[in-house]
Amino acid sequence: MATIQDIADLANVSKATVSRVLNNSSLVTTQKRIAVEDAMNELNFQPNVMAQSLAGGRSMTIGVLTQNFGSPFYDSVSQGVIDGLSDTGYSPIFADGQWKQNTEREVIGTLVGRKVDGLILIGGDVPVSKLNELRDQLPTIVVARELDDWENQCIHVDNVDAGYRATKHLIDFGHREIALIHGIRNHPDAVQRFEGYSKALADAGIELNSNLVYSGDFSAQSGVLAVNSLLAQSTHFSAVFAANDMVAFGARLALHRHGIRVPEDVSIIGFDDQAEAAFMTPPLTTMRQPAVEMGMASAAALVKLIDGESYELPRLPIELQRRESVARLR
Amino acid sequence: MATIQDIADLANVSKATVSRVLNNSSLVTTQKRIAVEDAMNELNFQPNVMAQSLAGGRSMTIGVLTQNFGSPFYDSVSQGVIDGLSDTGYSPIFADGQWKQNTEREVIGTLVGRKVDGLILIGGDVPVSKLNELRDQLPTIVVARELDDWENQCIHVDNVDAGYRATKHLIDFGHREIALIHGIRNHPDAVQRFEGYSKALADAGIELNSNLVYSGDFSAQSGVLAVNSLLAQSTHFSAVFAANDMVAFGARLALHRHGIRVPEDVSIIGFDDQAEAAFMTPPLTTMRQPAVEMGMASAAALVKLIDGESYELPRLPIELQRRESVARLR
DNA sequence: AACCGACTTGAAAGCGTTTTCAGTTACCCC
DNA sequence: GGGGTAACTGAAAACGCTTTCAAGTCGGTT
Repeated sequence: MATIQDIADLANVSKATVSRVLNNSSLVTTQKRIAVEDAMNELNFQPNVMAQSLAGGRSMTIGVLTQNFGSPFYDSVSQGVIDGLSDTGYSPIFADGQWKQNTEREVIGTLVGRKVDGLILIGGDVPVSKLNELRDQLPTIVVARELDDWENQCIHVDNVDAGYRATKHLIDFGHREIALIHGIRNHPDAVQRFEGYSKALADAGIELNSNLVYSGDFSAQSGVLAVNSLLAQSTHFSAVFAANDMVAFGARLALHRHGIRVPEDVSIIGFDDQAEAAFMTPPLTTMRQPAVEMGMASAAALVKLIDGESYELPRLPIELQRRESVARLR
Repeated sequence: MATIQDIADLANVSKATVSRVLNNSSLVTTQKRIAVEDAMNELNFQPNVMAQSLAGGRSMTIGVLTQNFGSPFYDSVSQGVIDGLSDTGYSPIFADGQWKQNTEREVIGTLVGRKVDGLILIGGDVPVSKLNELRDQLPTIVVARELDDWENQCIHVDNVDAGYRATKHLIDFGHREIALIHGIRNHPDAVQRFEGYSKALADAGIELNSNLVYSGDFSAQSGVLAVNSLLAQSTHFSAVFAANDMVAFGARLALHRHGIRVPEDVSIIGFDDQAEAAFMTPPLTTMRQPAVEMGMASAAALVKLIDGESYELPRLPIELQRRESVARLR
């Protein structure tokens, strides 16, 4: 592996000059610049990022903390981060916080130890106080989590409003007995969506029936369990608001097993709009989260933040994606 | 940020000793060891990985080349890699080759520049000659790609056999008019599955009808397009072998749109067994690829390879996952 | 002809670790 | 008590790069 010294020798200049053309940090005569570039090509030179980082302070890597690899929403955000970082010279390095404070604390530690130039935190439970410390130490952007006092380093989305609108959509279609399959108990997204649900019901003058709200964990399996329980007890319902699309898939299947038609007998609305949702039978009406866009936006913002440039965070809406799993109540 | 020197001062020892307890590379008296450990805790010491890498040669980082972030199979393999690497001290760093030779070449370059200790290559098109070079330079494991002469650094799966068995399953259930929705034209997995399909047909004495094979690109949309075309031309078919589960979802929806029942009228078999497959209506019969396991195995193997220990690569089978989308032809 | 400023350039000092090499110590044995 | 050995320890040299600082070059001025 060629080093800066090798190419300096070959080009008959000093290491310093090589470094200068590498970063074009200051003027170098065209003649030497070309000699250096030729030498680099000839030796197939790849700067050692570790050494650069040690000497210069920048590692050109971004630490990304995500939650539960394999869950569609967080994966999409991560994907957006990757996209957004390509062609910036920065590479992302991922760690999984698993929605556990301790794990998160730990992996953030290893990220910091790797001297990342910036941090993107997707979701998670890290207490705000720790976050505030972190932000003083390192450019940080938080995604998919609402934080007071972080206006400009926080990309999130209004889950209570979205929960409200999802429920409202059902109500507008004549439904009044709307089951809610809750996500993980204390998960902020889940509780906010539930809050929106409650509010929409209240605004429509419908009393919240606790027999219609089932707890789950964002998995498809929890969707089938919930529907089975709902059906076993005999509270009638004409619509289901699922915590996310996976839950909706499970619910839809359970309904199918009982010979209940969607949307003729029961309507379903999901949340996320993951790729498969459009191909459910029937295609799933769902609240589309701009996951990839959030990731891209956070990457773009972080790069600006690191470079000390100004930037503006986009306002990303959650949009109702109307498809065919919701029908007017007859 | 505390350095090794700070803690050396605090503990009244030399940097060398601190380094020794850090790596417990040689004996240190308990007394000093404790002093050092206390100092580390007190100053909340995090070794600078960059410096370690530069000095010691190991970066504790693994480069992972994947293809098209967002595609279920590759994502699952990646996830397996992450899982398999946790608790090993190594962190993965991802790059997307996008199934393009140039991109792959380029990103492998940046990975190497980051001084990764090893490489996991998932799929991809890099020519074998280049791969052979790479392997001399760096511990490398290739996943999901079949390579001669790489027996012990290559984890793959028998796609032609799986294609054969999928088709055979349909044939065993009485189907003889079996449509095949092909994956991306020259994608090795796709052509191998097609090869298995052809062979199964031949073995059963069924002539391959080219009107029944449709080209696609592994996307759900290509599944609906294929079914629509199939239906438009009037070649009859009683079963569909989809390039992967996404394609199967698309095909299933298209059939539904035409009022064709699955599996009563047409059977569908998919490939991958992604999470959503079990919740399709009806649940999708599919060839389960051990994607996560492949990722985990490759991570485990790579760590051994780096450490110069011996290891054995597991033989991972593709298994028929029988569910309800395939029925006996009546 | 001496001088000045604007450009270029190279030497050398780090950056935070690991690792080699040469001591020190302490201990055991004859 | 001297000598040999084993167990520890510290100084210093890398690792490959960036950056500061001083020096050199050149053309144009006065």
